[in-house]
Amino acid sequence: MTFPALNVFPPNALSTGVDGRDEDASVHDQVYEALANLLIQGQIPPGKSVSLRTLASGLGVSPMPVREAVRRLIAQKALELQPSNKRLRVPSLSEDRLKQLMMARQWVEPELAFRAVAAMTKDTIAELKADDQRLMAALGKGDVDGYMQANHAFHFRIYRLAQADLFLDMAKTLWLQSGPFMRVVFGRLGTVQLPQDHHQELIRAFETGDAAAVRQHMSDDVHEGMELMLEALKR
Amino acid sequence: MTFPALNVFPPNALSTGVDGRDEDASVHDQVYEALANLLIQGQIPPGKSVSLRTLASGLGVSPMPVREAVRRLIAQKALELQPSNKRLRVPSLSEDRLKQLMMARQWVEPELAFRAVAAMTKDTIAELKADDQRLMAALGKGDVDGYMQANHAFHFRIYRLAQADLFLDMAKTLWLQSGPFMRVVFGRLGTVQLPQDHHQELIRAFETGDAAAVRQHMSDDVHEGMELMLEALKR
DNA sequence: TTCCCTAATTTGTGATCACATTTTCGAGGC
DNA sequence: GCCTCGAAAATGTGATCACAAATTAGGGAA
Repeated sequence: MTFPALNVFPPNALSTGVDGRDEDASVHDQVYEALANLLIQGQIPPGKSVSLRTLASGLGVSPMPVREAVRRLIAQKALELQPSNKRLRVPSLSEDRLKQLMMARQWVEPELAFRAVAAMTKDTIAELKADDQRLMAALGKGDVDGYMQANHAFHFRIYRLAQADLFLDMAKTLWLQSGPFMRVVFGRLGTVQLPQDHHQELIRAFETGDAAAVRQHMSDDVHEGMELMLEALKR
Repeated sequence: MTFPALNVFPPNALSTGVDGRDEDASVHDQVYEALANLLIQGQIPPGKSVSLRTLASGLGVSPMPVREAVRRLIAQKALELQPSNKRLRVPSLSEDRLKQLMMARQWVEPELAFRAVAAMTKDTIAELKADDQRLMAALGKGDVDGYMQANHAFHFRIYRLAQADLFLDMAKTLWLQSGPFMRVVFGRLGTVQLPQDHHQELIRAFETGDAAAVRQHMSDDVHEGMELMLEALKR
């Protein structure tokens, strides 16, 4: 198994009080965030079956809040109930579905980037550069997980600026669905031939405030990444 | 209150066995369908607060399956938990959010219609004509609810044909979010000045297999309806 | 009548139990 | 060694209970 064991959650997968900043959030929200992070970064492979009680004991909570978090993830198609078993698993992607994912991402994410231009600040640009450096460093070390995480941080740091909640939610849902498969593909390709991302051009376009260029570069970035996945799926 | 009382569900809001065709579906799925229908047809006004136990007793089930159905609807932004109260209600739409809804619907629904062209049959066209006749009849009688229902049936009869699950889910989510507000606006306008829908042109384009025209007419139809809502919101 | 304070009710959340179905796994037979 | 069968374990679903927080209702004082 090329994936980290699922049953080992980080010691504080749920923020536990003082140090955690979400101590007032409900348990099922925290469980949701924990699971969503795992999925979006591809830490759970497609087809992998999970179970309420296993997750619950792994997180140190009762099955109840896990049920609610899982129900939410099912609604986002980030998890599915097998029709035969009614058992829980991470969905696999058909070529058809992947193409729809690609089209949707290529519609919503350039739009989000476009809207982020107006709200972009020097500080955020600095943070984006830091994200990109972490990304390059991960590439250098062959650290696929690090790449996934830095790439996610980079993109959503931009999207959050757009102040377009509906579009942001759509993007989250789409990433939740593509994360597991993306991780498999990128893990198989190795970090050497990972996408020539357009983050540099993107940052430059943000610096000059060229909204049209931002939109175009984001479109290219998404397109290139998804194209890799599509080729991998066909083979 | 211009809306039907929420607490009166139709005698068999949940299909109960022999006559119901979903007798094998889980209870929370049936509850979800019942609630989703109410919302998509605008039977629950924006801002209306609902409660798990009220819904549960109204449907004759325990609160448990209602919780799961509601959690799913919250994930789709068809319901929300007020941050202060943590109480459940139907969300209201800001102008900003409505614009995003409009953009998203105008992207996904023409695409769905476009894809439906290849799968369109004589039978389905006949059903579409029947839907449209029900719609016109409702308009004539001033029956806003009938209009909402026929319009929904017409559109999703098309979308289901597209065989694009992801896009179909996106459309459902968007309708769930716009339903309650749409009902308010159309109820206020009265059926006399309801949108000049483009259903006739749409049907004709389907009959001739003109996919480009289908896409255009669907775009116009969505645009016109949403434009009415936008104007109403600004006032 | 109007205002305010208290008690009763209602609410969402989490835990626990019960149950039918499915999967897992090991003993026994070939 | 390989297969088969049956008991044990695990799984999703639904119901019920407990609890803290919030809302509502009602009665008494001005």
